[in-house]
Amino acid sequence: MLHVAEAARVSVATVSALINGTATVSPELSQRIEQAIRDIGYKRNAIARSLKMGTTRTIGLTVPHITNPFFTDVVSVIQQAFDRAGYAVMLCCTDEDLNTQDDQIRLLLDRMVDGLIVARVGDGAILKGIVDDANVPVVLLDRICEGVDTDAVVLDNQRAVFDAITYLIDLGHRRIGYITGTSDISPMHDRMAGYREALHVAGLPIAEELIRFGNFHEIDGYNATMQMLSSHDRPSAIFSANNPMVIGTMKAIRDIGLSCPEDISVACFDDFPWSDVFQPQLTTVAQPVQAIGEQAANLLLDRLAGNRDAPPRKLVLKGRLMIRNSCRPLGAMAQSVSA
Amino acid sequence: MLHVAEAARVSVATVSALINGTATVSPELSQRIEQAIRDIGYKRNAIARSLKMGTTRTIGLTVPHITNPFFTDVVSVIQQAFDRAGYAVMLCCTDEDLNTQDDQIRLLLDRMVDGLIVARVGDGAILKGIVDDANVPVVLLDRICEGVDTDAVVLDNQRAVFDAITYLIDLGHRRIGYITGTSDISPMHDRMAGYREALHVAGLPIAEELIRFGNFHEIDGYNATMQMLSSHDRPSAIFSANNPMVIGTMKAIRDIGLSCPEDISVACFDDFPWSDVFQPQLTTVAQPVQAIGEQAANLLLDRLAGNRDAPPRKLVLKGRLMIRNSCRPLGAMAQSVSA
DNA sequence: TGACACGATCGAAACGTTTAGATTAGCGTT
DNA sequence: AACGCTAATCTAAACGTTTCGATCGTGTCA
Repeated sequence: MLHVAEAARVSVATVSALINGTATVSPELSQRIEQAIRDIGYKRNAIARSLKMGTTRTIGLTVPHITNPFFTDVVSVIQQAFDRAGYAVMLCCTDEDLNTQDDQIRLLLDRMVDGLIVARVGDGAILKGIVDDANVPVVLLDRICEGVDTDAVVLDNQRAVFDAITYLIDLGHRRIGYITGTSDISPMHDRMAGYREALHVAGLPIAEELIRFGNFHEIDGYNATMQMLSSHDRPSAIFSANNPMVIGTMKAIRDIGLSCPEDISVACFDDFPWSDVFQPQLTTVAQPVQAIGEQAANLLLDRLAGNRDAPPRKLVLKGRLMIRNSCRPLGAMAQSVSA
Repeated sequence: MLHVAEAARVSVATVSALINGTATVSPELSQRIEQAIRDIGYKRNAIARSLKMGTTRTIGLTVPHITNPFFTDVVSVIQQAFDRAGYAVMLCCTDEDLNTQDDQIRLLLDRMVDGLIVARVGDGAILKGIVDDANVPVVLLDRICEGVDTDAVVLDNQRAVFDAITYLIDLGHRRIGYITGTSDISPMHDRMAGYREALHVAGLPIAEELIRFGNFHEIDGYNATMQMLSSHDRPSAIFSANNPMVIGTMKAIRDIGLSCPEDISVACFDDFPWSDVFQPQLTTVAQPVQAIGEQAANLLLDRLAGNRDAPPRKLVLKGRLMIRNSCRPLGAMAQSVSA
């Protein structure tokens, strides 16, 4: 900018005024300045600007896995929203690891992001500390956090799983396996509650050996399914509370020589873009990814626009059961259907 | 830092020296300073640091679509690599749009990223201009760019498609539909060349009506497939040169009442994590996503480490044909197989 | 004609670091 | 005792912006 000012024979203040439109500058000088900018190929240094202005027009976004289609979609929507608003997005994948998450959030805060969208991992205590310290607005995504009073957008997980399990029960299933991630994060906790509630409402016992915990990865779903299917009294249906894990479930079913839905019914959380093209077409709980991403972005953009003091807002969206052909009717139901 | 210096009754220079270890500071002062840092909860301002140092320890990464599993995987690998190296990653999705891409690259350069990894879109001319202007190292990913002399990591696309088409020909297919993205980017161009070469080597004619262009999206694959299958002389196999478009192909096959592989064989570029679980199990050309991501990251990290003047390096990796059950033998082949 | 307001422009401080070079203190040598 | 050397510390400039308040013409009005 100094060079531009010199070339145009004006002060840097005038150049700044013209660029930002913060003061009127005469047509004559305007032209000289614009010419100089073109000649020199001047680009405003956003770092210096950030330092002075105290704002970077950059937000941080952390998700556990970017390869999980649910997060992929949400990230994509969020990215578009901030792009439109002239913000850059720094993306971090925490890989479901608490320490990684802490490091990355600190990294983001060091870089003075103006705001944060966090699909958190593990225990919320450290996150709470970080959030309290940093005085940037934070929006929790997908996973809320006890004791952290901030904006959030989540799904009604309990209801969604309740509906799915009830659907399986209505089909005649009595022994329904349930594969979940570690329950220290809210969605896993709530989904489990939905499972238990559905069985309870239907008057069915809860068999603890049918509930398996994994760490969100395909291999975890594989192992859990293997264990369940190897037992003498195997379930007739399996619900996987997480998207990558259901791939593991399907592989285990294949490897053990069974098939879906003939031998075992499968349903899972999170929809796939290709669910209705390949066989079996998985019955899933679809999350409104577009809405989730947009709402999260809007909540944060609203704070960034200056609305700092409004009380925390928590948006709860509804999932939708996408019934396809991966679950078959059993017993009486099966007869009435085939009759 | 000023506050810390005051609280510890030292100068800011000493605080800086201690934090960065750039000079020895006595145990006594060290302790006072560390205490003050803790008391005040001081965090170094990375923006001010960047301004002074001329480096942000942040890189920019642009991809056409983050929802395409190929890019998802590569992004994930790259992110991990830079995370380990202490860099942040700014991710942008250009949505296959040239203007968006230009805007985003400019946005990244404005923010003084230290380097850039670009899976480019459209014509390379503007990109070339931008890259020449900005004096940051650039690594091209997946798509090279005529006239832009910079590091790159790409697949041997021609060979990969040649192998896939030759496989179809060996199965007895003679009319093989080919669905591709716009051929102004190198992979699409090279893949097309592989298609033509395979037909040529086999002595088969090239039927231009069997070659369809789309814009990389599912809907484009759908439309292209619909057109091909509605013709009186439809192909017996279809190869889709892009991952999302093959979903459209499968949907079209379903909607038109045909099935794969019985009525029509399908193969495509890019592997899916779930390809061998659902039916039909797609035969695909798998890219070594891990290697691609790592190599791209390494090339850039090497430049960032100071190796600026080395000549541009271009890495060409090999694809791998993953043969599954979505393509069936035809004619004589089919008889010999069933015999 | 003098006072005044107003619009255009500029000078300089500030944002929070890093760092070159100056200063100081302590210590061994001659 | 004077000197030089080293280690520890400090002062102040610099990075490239924004912005407050000052300055300077110029035209308007009493």
